[in-house]
Amino acid sequence: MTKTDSTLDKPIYTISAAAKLLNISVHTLRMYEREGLIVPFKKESNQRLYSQGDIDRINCIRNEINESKISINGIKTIYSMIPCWDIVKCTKKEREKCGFFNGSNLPCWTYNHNQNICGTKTCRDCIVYSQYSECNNVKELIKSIAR
Amino acid sequence: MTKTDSTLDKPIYTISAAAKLLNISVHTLRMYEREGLIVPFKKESNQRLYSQGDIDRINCIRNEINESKISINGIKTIYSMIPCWDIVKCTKKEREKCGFFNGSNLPCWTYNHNQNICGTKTCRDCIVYSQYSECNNVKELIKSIAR
DNA sequence: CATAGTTGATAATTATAAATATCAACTATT
DNA sequence: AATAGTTGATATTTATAATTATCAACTATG
Repeated sequence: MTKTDSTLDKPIYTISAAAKLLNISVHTLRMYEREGLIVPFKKESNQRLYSQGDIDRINCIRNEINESKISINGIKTIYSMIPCWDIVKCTKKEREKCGFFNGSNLPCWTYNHNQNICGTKTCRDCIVYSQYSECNNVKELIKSIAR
Repeated sequence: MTKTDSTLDKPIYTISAAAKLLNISVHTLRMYEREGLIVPFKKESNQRLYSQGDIDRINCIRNEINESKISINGIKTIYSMIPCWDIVKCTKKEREKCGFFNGSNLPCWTYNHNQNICGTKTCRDCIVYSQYSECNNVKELIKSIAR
């Protein structure tokens, strides 16, 4: 892992610091989380912390909402099209029993999947969430899986 | 072609008849068209005509807007993820010079593509538009192209 | 232990997307 | 030729998504 990557991933901003950076309210940040757009780091005390990667991600989401005029439910649906099953290399059998694969229109990281290959892994640490979910780049992901 | 198919495709409803069937105004229908969600049949006089398939399609779109709370721009972006290049079997070379393939976030049928494989074909008659663009089923299309 | 910041939940507000209305000019059909 | 319906364009209205405010209880940190 490069220095840059670990810098991007380190949860350092409190919710109020993140809100200030993003020029939005803390309530909006919690709303995005409730909607499943973001998965902030949580301390044992349940306090949220955001990394620079989180800030970048949220800026991207806000651009989709404010400039591209895509509603939050639209973004969720777009996220649901990320081919995580190809990224993490699910087997045919694993796909068959995965509720997300079989019809969810929510992001995979909002889907309870401790029955499948993801097990108890924290979605925040999964490459699907951390590296393959730029909200404005899902089409490229789709192209990359084509036979 | 089966009898059912040709029945579905036949442009028989005027815009006012279609609006009545769908319980919306004619203005809304023209708006959907301007936004690129639908491509109604046009007579030589420029008058629009809608088939039963069009009605079904619009009902599906309205369900996404009103029930799933996906904005029109969201639906456009979702449509842009339909892998038309796989459906119509574009070659690698054709994909390289296709502006839609290379980055458009609008439906392929709103993209001027008389430079590529589609040529001067009417999008309304293309299977991508007529058979592979159920707005609530794009995820299944994506799954079907995976290697 | 005191201050500043956090938590979740509910309510209120604001911004704007979606839908409709209006208009004059044009077209279809009887 | 007359009526009903169409066209596109602009303006207005309505519905509601997105955001913010408020609250009391709880937590972090100097």
